[in-house]
Amino acid sequence: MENDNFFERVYTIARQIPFGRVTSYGAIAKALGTARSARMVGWAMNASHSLEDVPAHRVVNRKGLLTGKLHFDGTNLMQQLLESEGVEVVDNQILNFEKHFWEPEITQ
DNA sequence: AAGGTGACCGGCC
DNA sequence: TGGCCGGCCACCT
Repeated sequence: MENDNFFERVYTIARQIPFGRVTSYGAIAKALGTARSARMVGWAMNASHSLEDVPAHRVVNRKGLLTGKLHFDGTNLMQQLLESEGVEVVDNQILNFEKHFWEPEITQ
């Protein structure tokens, strides 16, 4: 369960997400150079549970839906965090997703 | 070693 | 955006 390079890379991107911003798994995958494996990003986030520096609550799917909310705490914690950052969330969906969307930088 | 899984994405209706 | 299907890649048992 040590940090693998692949996971660490995803975490690095997630940590780069600014306050009050959100991004999608696909965007992170693309930043990693593997846009096709957006699933892997979600998998990496799953392992991020052990970490604290990974704001997984800022990572949502392409539709702006808090799909991972169920994985967070089993509650609306994810939504609470986003709203706390100024992101409007209703029914597990981010309002003005495009406005809050932030594209991760390419980390080679 | 092989199969199953998954917090997805894109295309189509 | 909504729902369904196929593809994709790494991790787990």
